[in-house]
Amino acid sequence: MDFEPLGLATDLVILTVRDGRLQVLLIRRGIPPYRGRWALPGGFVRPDEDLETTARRELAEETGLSAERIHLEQVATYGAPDRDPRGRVVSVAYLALVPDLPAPVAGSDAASASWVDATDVLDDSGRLAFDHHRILADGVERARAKLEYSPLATAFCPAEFTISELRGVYEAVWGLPLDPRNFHRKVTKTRDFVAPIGTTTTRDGGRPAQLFHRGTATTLHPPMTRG
Amino acid sequence: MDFEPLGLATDLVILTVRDGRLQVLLIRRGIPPYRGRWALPGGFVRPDEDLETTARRELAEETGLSAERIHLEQVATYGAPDRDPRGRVVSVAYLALVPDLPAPVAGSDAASASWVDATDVLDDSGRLAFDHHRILADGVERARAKLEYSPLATAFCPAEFTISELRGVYEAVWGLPLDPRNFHRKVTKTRDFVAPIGTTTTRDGGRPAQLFHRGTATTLHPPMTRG
DNA sequence: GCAAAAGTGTTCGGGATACACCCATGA
DNA sequence: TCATGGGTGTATCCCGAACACTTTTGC
Repeated sequence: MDFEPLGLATDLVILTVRDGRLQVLLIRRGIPPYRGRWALPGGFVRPDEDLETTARRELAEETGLSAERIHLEQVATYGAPDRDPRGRVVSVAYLALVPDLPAPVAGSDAASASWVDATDVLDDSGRLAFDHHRILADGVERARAKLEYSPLATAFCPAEFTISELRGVYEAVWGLPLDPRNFHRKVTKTRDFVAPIGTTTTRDGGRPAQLFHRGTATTLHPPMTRG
Repeated sequence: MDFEPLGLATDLVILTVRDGRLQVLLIRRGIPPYRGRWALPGGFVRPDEDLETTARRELAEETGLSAERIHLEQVATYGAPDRDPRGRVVSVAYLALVPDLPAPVAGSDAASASWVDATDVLDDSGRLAFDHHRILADGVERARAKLEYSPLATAFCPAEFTISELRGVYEAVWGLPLDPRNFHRKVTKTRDFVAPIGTTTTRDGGRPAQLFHRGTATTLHPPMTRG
């Protein structure tokens, strides 16, 4: 068994939708390398820790959420020999989708964390440390793609939501407007995408809207379509 | 920097279509652990070697093909602490799609390698060593999904192929029959999926069929549909 | 009443499906 | 001539896009 010196880490692309825009949680690095630069939250995998366990632990540390109910999925692994100036570090990237947090971002480890518009970061390929721009791009692309054929958009919503709130998620992630009428019909007619609760709300203004919670579907038939 | 003792490997899901069926390249392990059991080909990442470089090297060793023109993509990374009895080994899985090889499988390292029906292996979850059953399942699922929205099926074909040979790929991977007439129209009308060469062949019998090579498309609009 | 958002009805066009039918070769 | 697969035409159906219109609240 040849165990070369090697670090194993996970990095997190934590996305949310706030103010109608797709945002990503970034931290400002307090220590070298890339001190003072923005980066994705992440950390090393502990011995005997599963990769997803590491990711959930990091997620809980950064967001303050008990991460059990948060959607988390592996995106890809990055292992270019020179991607970290400290030595060989291979990083497994995870994508997390969280609802708009009522509480502010919790302490994290002294480094400052904040929500940043994902499109702004993607437009500036030099803003992030390491190869995190690429990781973010891959994570966002994954999220955009999965909205089409999975009910994942509900992961951005609180437990109870209206159809137009769900539409707001699609519009924010895809960055384009959708027809409210056709969207409403499509969502409510797709089997097990959402389930009506029976109560209504007027928090979005106008006529009271029905409240829904997630359905039981894992894939959407037929899929939602982008433009 | 905490560099715990850790092995980093790549495992390959190498798929082809032979005799109208989806087949996977397996090796019989000559050394413990799991000696004598079937497994996916794979090996450790060398220092200063990129992950994909490792995968291409392994692919070349196992198939004898200069792996440059072979489709290769990362699928997922598997890192359960107990997945390898020798110690902590994290494996990055890659999916390779190769045409039906005219040459037999090259020597590989003394272990015997052979093509096996993928569905047979998937039906017997205890046949493969380590967590390779799961890795194979994920790889095959990726291949099935990508045939829908990418021109990847051509990766299973030689440089020049007929539409019905391409259809054979879809039928083998998806495991269901497709209407030859509608398939023909769909493929030839989808922009840049395939490009006619101008010559014909009668190798499939019947009326001579036009030969095509891959088009320039990276995604299919509209996608091919399953069932 | 008026604005605003929810929700329904309807029309139109394109793609999927099913299948009839003709074409070009080998045997 | 027949068998075999290649390829085209066409009718039907469903779904997505577009949009007119009605409903139900707050102000």
